[in-house]
Amino acid sequence: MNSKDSESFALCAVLRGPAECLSYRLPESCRGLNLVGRRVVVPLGYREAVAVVVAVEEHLPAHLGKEALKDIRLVVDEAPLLPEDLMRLCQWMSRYYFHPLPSVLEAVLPSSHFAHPERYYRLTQQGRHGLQGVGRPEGKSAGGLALERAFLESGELGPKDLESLPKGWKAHLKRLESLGWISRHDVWPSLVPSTKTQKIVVLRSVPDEKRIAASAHLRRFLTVLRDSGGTCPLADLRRQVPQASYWVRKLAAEGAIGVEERDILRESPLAQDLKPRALVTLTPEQQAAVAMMIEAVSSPTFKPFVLYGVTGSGKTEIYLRLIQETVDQGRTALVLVPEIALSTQLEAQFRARFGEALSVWHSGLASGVRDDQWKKITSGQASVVLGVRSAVLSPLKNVGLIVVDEEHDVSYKQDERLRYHARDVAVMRARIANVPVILGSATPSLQSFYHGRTGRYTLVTLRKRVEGRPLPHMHIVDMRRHRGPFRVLSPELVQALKETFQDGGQAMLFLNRRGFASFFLCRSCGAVLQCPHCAVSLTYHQSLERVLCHYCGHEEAVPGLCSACGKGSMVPFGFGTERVEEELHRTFPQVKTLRMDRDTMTCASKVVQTLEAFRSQKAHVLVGTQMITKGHDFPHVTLVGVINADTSLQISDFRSGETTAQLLMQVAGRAGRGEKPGRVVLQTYNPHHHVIQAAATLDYDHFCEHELTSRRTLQYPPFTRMARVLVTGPHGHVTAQAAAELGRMGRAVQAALKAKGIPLAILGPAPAPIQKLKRRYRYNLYVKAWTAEDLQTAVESLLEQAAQQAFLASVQVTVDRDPVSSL
DNA sequence: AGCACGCCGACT
DNA sequence: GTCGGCGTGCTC
Ligand SMILES: [Zn+2]
Ligand SMILES: [Zn+2]
Repeated sequence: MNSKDSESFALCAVLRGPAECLSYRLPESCRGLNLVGRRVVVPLGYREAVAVVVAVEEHLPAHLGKEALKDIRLVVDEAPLLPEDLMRLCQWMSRYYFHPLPSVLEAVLPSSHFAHPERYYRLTQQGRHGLQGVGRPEGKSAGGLALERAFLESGELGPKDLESLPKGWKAHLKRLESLGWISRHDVWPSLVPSTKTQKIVVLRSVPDEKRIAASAHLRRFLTVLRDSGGTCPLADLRRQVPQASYWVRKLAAEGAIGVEERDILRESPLAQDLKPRALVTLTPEQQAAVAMMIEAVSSPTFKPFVLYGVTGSGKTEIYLRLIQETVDQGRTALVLVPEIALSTQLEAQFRARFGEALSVWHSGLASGVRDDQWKKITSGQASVVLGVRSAVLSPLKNVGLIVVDEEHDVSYKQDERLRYHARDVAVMRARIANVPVILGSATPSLQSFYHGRTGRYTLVTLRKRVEGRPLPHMHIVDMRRHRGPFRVLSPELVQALKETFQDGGQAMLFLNRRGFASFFLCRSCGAVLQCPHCAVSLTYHQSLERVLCHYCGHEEAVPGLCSACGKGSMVPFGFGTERVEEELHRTFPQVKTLRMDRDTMTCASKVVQTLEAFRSQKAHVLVGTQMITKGHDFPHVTLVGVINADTSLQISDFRSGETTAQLLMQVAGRAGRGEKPGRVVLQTYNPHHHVIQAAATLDYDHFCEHELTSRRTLQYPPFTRMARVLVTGPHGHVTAQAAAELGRMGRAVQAALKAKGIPLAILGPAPAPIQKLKRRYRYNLYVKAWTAEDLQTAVESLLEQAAQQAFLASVQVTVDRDPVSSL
């Protein structure tokens, strides 16, 4: 074998590049290095790009000749940026969710790790002669002339210089480049995020007694320094000690203290100041639950648990014990929560338990904090990661346990780009790492409930509330009997509120619609005011005195006359949280209210503030959307009102029963204080609907059994596997035709698989429930199979055929596997 | 994704 | 003739 044969090639996922992985030659210097999981800079067409090495192979793919290969230009990382099991997870996601690997990696890496290069143009020798020689002012735009002048002046121009030129420079730049008068240079920004440093004062020796006695400031200086263990950030000293700068200079010169520059890791600011609850001893039931799971944690193997425990049954404490065991054994733990801003109590408990070893990860992190937390995780300084959906992709090494809290929560599903479900990805990550995974919920997803029942997952049940709190009383209010403002707050609910206030209790009112009125209707012709970009009605927001689209953000002035007929006046219909709050003020003028929805909660800290304010009884009522149903416990809430229990039931989706039941039971879990049972008032127009009835009995098991029976009859998940193929395009008829074509292909695939004995069902295509969104028309096609592998085969062959059909290039085809929403 | 190339209508 | 917008095809 000669030396040429021993060459090896790197298969690279090029970021901000094509969907397929490309092969590159390894430069001499990289022989023998394990490049997998590291970033490299590679040439790509006329430019350079950052790529992640996916594999190093001895043999080229058959379709490529050696001559076709280019060299890797630069190896960016000294060690793998992504641990091996995370690379495998990414590859699994790419295949499972039918999404290009480079794009999956873009979701994993903080964007600072694949920043855009800056493009500079330099005047060449030839160019200088050219520009000085011929002055042809005629036929050149202002931009072109300015460009030439700028080049003659400075010789090199960057993005900022170019942007400041008047219009017309772009085309001229191209021309100068093709003439060879200027040359292009791409400059990469630092692909390793910079660290923030802090000056730290370190106490080396104590100055003599006399001087200490002589200066109060020095005494204070030394006290503060000693209190913080002999090392203290300079900034803190400056804040706490007068004349600190003088004493730092003086003592440093004498060698009594040292001033050191240290790297600091910026942290999430949310729950830093919250007091955690005291440690509790486990109830016998909790102990039993820990006992069931501890073995899989101590000597890790892949084992999924469903921790099914009613609200207040103390799941958190169980997580903490098992995580502690994991950390004690030198492994790391990954904990997922639906929304970190709603989990500050949990965060405070974790912070108290794990201190510096905790890394908090959520979407609201500033980029600097995000980079630092990434570094904290990759460098092994974090042994516990607590975060939202995307934290399932955090680069933890040596994972020993994964916890998904409130696993039924739909916020684990990402409904754009890479459409993954963090719970399912967590289970796969656990499988790859061969460690246990705990799915915790008071209302497990039907899927997990089912797996728990069949034994595929181990079911661990907590039936008792820790403080022995009784279940709330449930009242169903038949709203069909009420009119006018009583359709917002029924007399029954008003009465319950009155009694609650008299008892000094607090109430929560839940309505999953924000704004004041849901839509505007023309009194004369019946037209509904719609968003110009989407097929949805515009919502009236009183505080803004505007109507807005909740899907694309479009807003406009409140309509006067109908634009359809030109004569009718537009009147508001339906109501949202804003109206509920107003009705509340009208009925109870003295009562203080807080409102929590996307309109009032503009940032994460507002959420934390509002929740704290309500917990400390600064208001009597909390009105809100989805947000108020999650996580929190409010010890003084004795009444929960569900303003419209039907809203999520109306969505025509096989999952609507499940999500409604979960929602109602989660809300119900908020009510109750001490031994006093809480009250829950469900306002509904379908008082006899089985989901409402099930919620009223608070028997989730029974609901699930019922629901599973009907899913089995209708052959819906978890008995089958589904993928939604979403076709979108800017033109209605083209999109419709493309969807129809895709439907025909789907049926061809169905026929082909049937011949192999593989059953498949194709449903649709049909216009999506929201037919137009952000100026794009939308159609759904559903592919149903009886096993995950059959679904894989079917969708793969469908996509393969679609890629060959040129006509389908004019639309966008995305696959949403295990869809949660049909919108 | 980002880039080049080619084609076309709008504008000096 | 010049400029920019858009559709098409390619990147190891
Ligand atoms: Zn009208
Ligand atoms: Zn819209």
